[in-house]
Amino acid sequence: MESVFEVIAEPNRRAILSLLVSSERSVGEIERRLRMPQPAVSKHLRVLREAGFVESTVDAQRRLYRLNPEPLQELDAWLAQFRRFWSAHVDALERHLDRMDSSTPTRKKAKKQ
Amino acid sequence: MESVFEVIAEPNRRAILSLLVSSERSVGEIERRLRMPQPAVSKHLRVLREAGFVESTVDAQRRLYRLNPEPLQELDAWLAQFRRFWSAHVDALERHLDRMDSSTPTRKKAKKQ
DNA sequence: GTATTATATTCCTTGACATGTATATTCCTG
DNA sequence: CAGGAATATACATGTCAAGGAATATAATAC
Repeated sequence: MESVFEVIAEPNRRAILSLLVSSERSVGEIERRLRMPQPAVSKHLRVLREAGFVESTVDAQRRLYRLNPEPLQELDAWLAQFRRFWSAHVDALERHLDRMDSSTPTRKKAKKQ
Repeated sequence: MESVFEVIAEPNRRAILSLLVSSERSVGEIERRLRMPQPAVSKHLRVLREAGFVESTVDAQRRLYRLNPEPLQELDAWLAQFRRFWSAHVDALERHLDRMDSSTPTRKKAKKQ
């Protein structure tokens, strides 16, 4: 598994992460909410835990899992290199559309094509 | 392949994307810069193109590939749900560290190199 | 035309991983 | 203590994607 990117490539793991944004959950809760078999949940949680996406604490027979943000921040950092590019790109597109057609209400007025 | 997340799970593809941030490139340039075999480059470019990460134009026998930001913005949108969480988390951590030790150089001065 | 450069595609092999089923472990309750 | 709930692990299996090697396609140069 290894990389942050591979870990989040799996849709069920992304679903688990999204579920944990709101609050920590036990394995059983995840199982019921996401309607996936318990071994699948445990396996995905293992991957997430080993990659640092989640942490767990013991509560009797339960394990409560909660989000840990660091790997997600790492992902965010990788994305950062593209942000400059895409804002430039959006600007260029807007200018282009403004020139083609005046109906885009981005700022103030616009002219006829 | 299908999903944005699977596409960027592959390290060579991420390298290609990073390379294209600065400017568009031909297949041969990518091949040389990243030192990967030409068929590998072409295959990864195909995946990237079909997922909308890159576009190409023909220049004689060359194809020039350039970045297209939309899929990356999609990724950014997915990440957004976690930002609130992690800023809260960082704040809590900072408060905690502040209480333990005052040497965190977040703003102005710093002590120890 | 032929040769050459640039890129794409095909075929094959291999390895990784997701899933299901079954079972193990751990803790709690009576 | 036995029984059951909650979670983890083991094993077998199928799928799929990455990589290498060879070849095909396309444009150019001579």
